[in-house]
Amino acid sequence: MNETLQKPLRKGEQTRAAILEAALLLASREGLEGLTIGVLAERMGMSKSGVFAHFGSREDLQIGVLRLYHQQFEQEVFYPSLREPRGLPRLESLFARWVARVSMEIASGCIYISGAAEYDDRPGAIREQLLEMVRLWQVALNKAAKQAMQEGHLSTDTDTDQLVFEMYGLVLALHHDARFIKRPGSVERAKKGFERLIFGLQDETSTSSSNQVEKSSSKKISKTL
Amino acid sequence: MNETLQKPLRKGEQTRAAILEAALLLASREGLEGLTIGVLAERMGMSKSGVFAHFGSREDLQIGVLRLYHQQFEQEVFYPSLREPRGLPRLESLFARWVARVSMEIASGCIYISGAAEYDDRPGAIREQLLEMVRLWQVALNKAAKQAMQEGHLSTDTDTDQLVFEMYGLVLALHHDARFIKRPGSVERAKKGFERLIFGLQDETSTSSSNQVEKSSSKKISKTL
DNA sequence: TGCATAATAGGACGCTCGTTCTATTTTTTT
DNA sequence: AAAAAAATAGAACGAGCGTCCTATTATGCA
Repeated sequence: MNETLQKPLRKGEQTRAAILEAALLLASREGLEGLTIGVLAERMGMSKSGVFAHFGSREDLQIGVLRLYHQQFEQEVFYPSLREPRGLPRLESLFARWVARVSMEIASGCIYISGAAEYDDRPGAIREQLLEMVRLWQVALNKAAKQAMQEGHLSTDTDTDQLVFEMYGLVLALHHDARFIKRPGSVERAKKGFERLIFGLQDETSTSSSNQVEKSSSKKISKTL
Repeated sequence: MNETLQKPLRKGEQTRAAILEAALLLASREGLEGLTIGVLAERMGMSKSGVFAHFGSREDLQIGVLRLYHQQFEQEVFYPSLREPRGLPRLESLFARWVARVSMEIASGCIYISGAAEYDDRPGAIREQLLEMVRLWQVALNKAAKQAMQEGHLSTDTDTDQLVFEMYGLVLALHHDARFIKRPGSVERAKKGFERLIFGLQDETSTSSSNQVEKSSSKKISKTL
């Protein structure tokens, strides 16, 4: 059991991870600002001070939750999409996985989205952390869009900032209608909106055939809207 | 004990209205759930119990705020647009005024939007009230879209639910980028998205000329995106 | 002008919050 | 197995919350 490098794989780290997981679940339902140490302790079956000791403050706990969410988001949405060929397929994969994650109704409302509403006017470390993550995600989307442009899958004069803005809008509308209004069909509407969005940005004049984009599901839409 | 429920009185109504106005300002910044009677009283220069007495409970105060916001929204966005000719002009006016209101940066974040995030998982009277208002607004948008269809301004097979969904998405994205990320140019992006959205829904095959729609600003976009 | 009553202030309540301190148990190291 | 260190519990704190109760002040009607 004597490793070359003894890392602190102590019991504390384990419980800390378990606490963070429970906290993420709670924060997804009640919001980061609604996350409370007392409720969290009760949920964990331990004392308030026992939970508290793992984090120097409530703010550190909240930031820990934020980081955990970011990690999960990367794992479920971002990294898998990197296996898709760069260009439109990858962009479509990013959007599809994003939508899939947001539409997971059970407990996990998107913290990027609910957090944005909570901290749009509340300065501090939490806002900074959240802002950095959301920016990172938008930059990733933008980059994928630009690649789709370079690959000839999207028109060369595509405004990728505008594209990302509208993609974000579709997911926000999905989150709004599905979680708040609880209206069915929102997922389909988000997908449909994306298809129409992409369709309008493809060069009709058969541009450079640098890459075939046959598998793009957006190609087969006619004018359903 | 012999109560003679007379008509409401003067001074009280005045201060109640003033309190609600201050409360709306506060709730716009801190959220409806962040609205606190103590802070509100301090802001009003009166005692907590003095403020409290005007509302039976905090919940009633919050609902009062909600109703005041709804009233203002109607006054600034909905009613003025009814003066526009039915069809696309009216729909465009609704959207433009909506965007104008949401992009008023000073204090007044849209309570329809921030409230939707706060109460998507919190049952109760406040959620019901908010839900009713948002539904009403979406129905109004839908109705305007259907009229634009009937007037021949939009293609006859337009999916108006989809259209409203995407309009809502654009405003949500505007709210997100402008208020949370504080990125400039969001208003322009929302407008551009709407123009593109409408442009794609107009019949190219010169349909029934039941009404001229020359003034529609959406007509003059080419393919800027 | 008086007088009933509405409007407001002030204080106290029970509660929950984050946080701190100290004691005790559990884990890890020697 | 003993010693050292880490993890947890338990109680207490001060502050802020919504709410209630009781006085006191201001208002509007006779």
